[in-house]
Amino acid sequence: MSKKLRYLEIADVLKKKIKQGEFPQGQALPSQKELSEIFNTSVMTTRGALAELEQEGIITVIHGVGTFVSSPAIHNDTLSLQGFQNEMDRQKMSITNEVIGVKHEIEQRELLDLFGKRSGRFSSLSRLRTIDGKPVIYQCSYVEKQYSSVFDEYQADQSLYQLFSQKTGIMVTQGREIMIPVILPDDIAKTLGFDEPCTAFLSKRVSISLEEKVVLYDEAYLPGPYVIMASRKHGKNNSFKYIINQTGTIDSLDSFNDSDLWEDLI
Amino acid sequence: MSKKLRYLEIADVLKKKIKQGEFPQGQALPSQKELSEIFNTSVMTTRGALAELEQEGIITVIHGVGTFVSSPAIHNDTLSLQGFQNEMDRQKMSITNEVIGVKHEIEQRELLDLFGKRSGRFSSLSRLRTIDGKPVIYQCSYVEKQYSSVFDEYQADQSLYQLFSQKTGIMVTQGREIMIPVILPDDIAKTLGFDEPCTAFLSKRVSISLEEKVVLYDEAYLPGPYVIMASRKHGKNNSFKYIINQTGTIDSLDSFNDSDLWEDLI
DNA sequence: CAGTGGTCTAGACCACACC
DNA sequence: GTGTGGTCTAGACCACTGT
Repeated sequence: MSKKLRYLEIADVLKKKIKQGEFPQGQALPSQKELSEIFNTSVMTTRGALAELEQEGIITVIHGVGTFVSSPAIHNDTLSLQGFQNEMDRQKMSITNEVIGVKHEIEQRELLDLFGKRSGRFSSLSRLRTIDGKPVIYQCSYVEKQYSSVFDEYQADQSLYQLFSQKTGIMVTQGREIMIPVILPDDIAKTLGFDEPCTAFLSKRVSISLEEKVVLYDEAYLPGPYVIMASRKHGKNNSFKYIINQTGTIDSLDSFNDSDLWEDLI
Repeated sequence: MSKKLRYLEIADVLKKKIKQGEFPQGQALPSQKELSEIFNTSVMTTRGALAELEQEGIITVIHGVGTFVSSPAIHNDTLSLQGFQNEMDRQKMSITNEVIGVKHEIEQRELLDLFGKRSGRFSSLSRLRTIDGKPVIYQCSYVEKQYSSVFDEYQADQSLYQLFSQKTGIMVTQGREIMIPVILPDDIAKTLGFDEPCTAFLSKRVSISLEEKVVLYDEAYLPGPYVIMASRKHGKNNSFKYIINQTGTIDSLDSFNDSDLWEDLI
């Protein structure tokens, strides 16, 4: 682990300390000056180490205030209520989050593979997201049995990521997702109130902890008329998200011109 | 423009010089030491300026070699042959790129809006991408009339981005894209050889130059069974791309585990 | 080898947030 | 104000690339 580069060494040490819970989530780290004294190095080098951790989403540095262990990485959730909520506020729509059901003791081979386990059972939480009263998104989340209490305690309109992180102390720092264009399955279409066949994104996502373990799996159906994906690349900056398509027509390309939509993602 | 921050000032100056063509594409900039003398500043500050430009994709810095004005930002093209080709190599598939047709003197209101023009005409280039002999992706690109020669000179299996950049000297540094799940339209389906209705991504993308002008517009249909989108978020790193789904079944989640798929994106 | 970029020092000073 | 992070210096030295 200990490279020859001082700032990476320091970053590794800090990362380990955070993993081991020496600095709880939301807690301030020692100041850059103090850290420099502790590690017997210069401020510039300490800053290099902190920059590494910030890049990985482990800490958040705020000018004039301090350096903090990151709160649950909601920004890793492309489908986050957070993101949607902000979008909604901007567009003056209201979003709600309704629990359909919780299942326990699920046995499924594919889940075992995804979570990298050889045996075990899972719990699921099905939710419906409504926009201006209309059900729009169906989402089902899975965790290992040992964390099932999180689903039991889950309340509508909460951030599942945040709750999971609070209850388990696990920091989610990575997410991977695949998106597939599909026709809404009959049962989902019925739940969402679609009478006719409807295209949708099927999103499958795994969330990965600081320890590199898969801790959460989500599947979501996002009907095409109401949700589109938008991405932006600017040099090495690279972002994408789901956005609500108010008009419901695929020809609305407003998102290209409405730079406001992107502000919070750069 | 000139902030109080030295490194941003320097970055602005360098950016302007590159815009004005003082350093042609692919050309080496003066060394960090030389730049530090020119701007009468320290190496650390010069490096700060260069880091800014690198972040924006304007320059490429190579350890032990030098600092270069970036070649056409192919990496901005999510659908780039480049990317696909690498993928293909890895999966031992062959991809080809066939020109269907070129149109000139196109008049279309939506294009005017996209390019931010009040009047003007456009040219289009339709292409088909085949994988292992099977047509898979339909793509149509548009440029303003003044650049129509690029389409005329375009040869199969070339990178359109690269050619455009070479011919016009315009550097593409930004791209925005929206993706919509659709049913393949009849004519496209016929072209691609699909008999039954088929879900697909409809991708609409604008490419933006260093001068913040829209210079290229692309529409592509990517049938669901063969192409899926995959994204990865790791802290502030954020990437996504289209990948070929060999199996053609939506239940193949191999991409989650196959970290190789992501190597070139981090 | 020479020339490039990358790291690091030991400070100084500036900008920002909070009391 | 005090305390935080952010920038900057004027070098030294290390690591990498190509001849």
